[in-house]
Amino acid sequence: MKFPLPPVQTDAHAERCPVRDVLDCIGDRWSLLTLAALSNGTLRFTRLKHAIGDISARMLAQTLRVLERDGYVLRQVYPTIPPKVEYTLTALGRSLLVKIIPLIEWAGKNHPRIRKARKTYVPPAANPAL
Amino acid sequence: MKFPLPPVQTDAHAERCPVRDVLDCIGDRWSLLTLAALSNGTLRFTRLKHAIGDISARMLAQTLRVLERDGYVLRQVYPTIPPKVEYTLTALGRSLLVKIIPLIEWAGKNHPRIRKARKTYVPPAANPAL
DNA sequence: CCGTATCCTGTTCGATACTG
DNA sequence: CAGTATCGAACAGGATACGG
Repeated sequence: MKFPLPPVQTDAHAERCPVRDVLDCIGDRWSLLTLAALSNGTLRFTRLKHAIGDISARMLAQTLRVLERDGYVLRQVYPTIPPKVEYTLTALGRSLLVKIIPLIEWAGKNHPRIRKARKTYVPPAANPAL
Repeated sequence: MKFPLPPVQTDAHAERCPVRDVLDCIGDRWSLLTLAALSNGTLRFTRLKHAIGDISARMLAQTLRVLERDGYVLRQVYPTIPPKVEYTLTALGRSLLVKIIPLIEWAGKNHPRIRKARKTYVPPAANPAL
């Protein structure tokens, strides 16, 4: 692997702030989307890639390694030709997803509000008060 | 600002995938932690910085601009000397936080499991099956 | 099919110094 | 106090080519 898995925090630091330790790993660009794509069941690599849409093979592989390492995803290899690799959420992964789904639903519902806020936003630099 | 706000997706793209549009903005390294730090009420810049702990002033300012732009956080300036700036969650920000708190609690509870998974993980490259 | 190796570009972000 | 400007290192991540 020339994309070494992202370094994990030291034990001491992670112990003091578990949230940070977890969010550092799954709070990146692809992890949540990958977990969500696996929510409907087992998927093979290419299917998973298409389900996410615009992820590159490189990033998908890397993301899956981390999710696998942390115990969210199970990787099952069938040494056939051509090879077949299946990815499935573990119990841990599903329990995490349960907490994430409300967030995704919230995003869908409140998106218009956010778009509107963006349109009316004036950056502080343009504000004569400061 | 020499750290221009992260570009927002085109209208067409954001329309098709609101989740991505939202997660691209709040799924970064600091946004969730910043929102969480504001959950107990209004905070001034320096207090907020200390509450988060290891964020730099640069990143805190940048993160707050995005949160402000998207309508999660209200920025209130008191043109006194020395200046005083207060940050408060908006109703939108609080409603988002409600969805995030379970995630944070989950992280705290399941952290040991994750740590354990990491210790026993063997990367695929070392696996002779592939 | 399921990746990895290499290359390369843009972005991120901390450190430092500075200002009203 | 509440930031901004600038620099530079590290990282993210796409494109491409290739391999079992």
